[in-house]
Amino acid sequence: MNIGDVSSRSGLPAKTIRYYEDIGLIKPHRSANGYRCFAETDLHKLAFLGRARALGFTIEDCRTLMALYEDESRASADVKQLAQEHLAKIEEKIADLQAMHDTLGELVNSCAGDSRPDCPILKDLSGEG
Amino acid sequence: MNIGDVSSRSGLPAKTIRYYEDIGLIKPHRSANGYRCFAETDLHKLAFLGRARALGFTIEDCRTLMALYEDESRASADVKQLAQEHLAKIEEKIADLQAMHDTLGELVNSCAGDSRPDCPILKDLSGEG
DNA sequence: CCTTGACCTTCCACTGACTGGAACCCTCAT
DNA sequence: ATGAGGGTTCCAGTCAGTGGAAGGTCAAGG
Repeated sequence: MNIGDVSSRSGLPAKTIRYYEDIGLIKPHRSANGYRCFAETDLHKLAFLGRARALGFTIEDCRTLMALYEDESRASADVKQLAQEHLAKIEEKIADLQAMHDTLGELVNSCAGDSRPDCPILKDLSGEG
Repeated sequence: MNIGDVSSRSGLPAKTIRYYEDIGLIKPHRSANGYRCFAETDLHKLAFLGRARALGFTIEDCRTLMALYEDESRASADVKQLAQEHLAKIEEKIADLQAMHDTLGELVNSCAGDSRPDCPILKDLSGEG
């Protein structure tokens, strides 16, 4: 398979696939003309990477997850720990965003949003209040 | 005031303050020795920027917000619109993270996390299931 | 007078995870 | 032969800073 085929079958942009090769996540063979030549296992890895990235794992996490996936003697505890740590980071981010959302939501609600200059949002940002 | 003073009074790292000057958000004067020389208005602007950034506004949004703040004839509707658009982006991010959280949470719960290799997390990522 | 330490300066490189674009090569159909 | 539609490499840019090197400035202490 050429890169266009794996791109459409994995859903990942060709640029991203080249980048993943660059950082050593996949190692496709090369045809005589220099084109990347992907096997089914490469496609499988790319799909794995796509799903892991969609769950928000970092590239380095993905590298670890792939290594665990390929290690038949892994302990599921190692996978679970990685996932739990990632889950905790997601929770932290949600909490941060939720705090922003609550504060900003209140400010937006208290702003008339008309043609006059008085604005509680700017008032808050400027430190008055 | 020197940069160290505004840094401790605004809570922003000196590096960040220099960066904000670099991109034109503030324009402190210089002393004879070449040191930046900050007025109270600069400190005020930096505090404004710090609060806007803490609410997740981008640097470009901050630039716009500062311009609106300094424009006595602004319409609060313009401020409100910017804030609402930002609020919508925050909501989108929260929804994305929440979806990740739910999926990953289920996977984590279904994983034994022991010394055996069987792992529903990896199974899901690999596309089996 | 010299030195030490805490400041300050500029400039360059790096972060994460790609993305855009230029310049060029390969293959097949017309 | 030419054009379209693949592919290749390499460089630069994104966002909002952060880290560090190399060096200038200033006040206090020996």
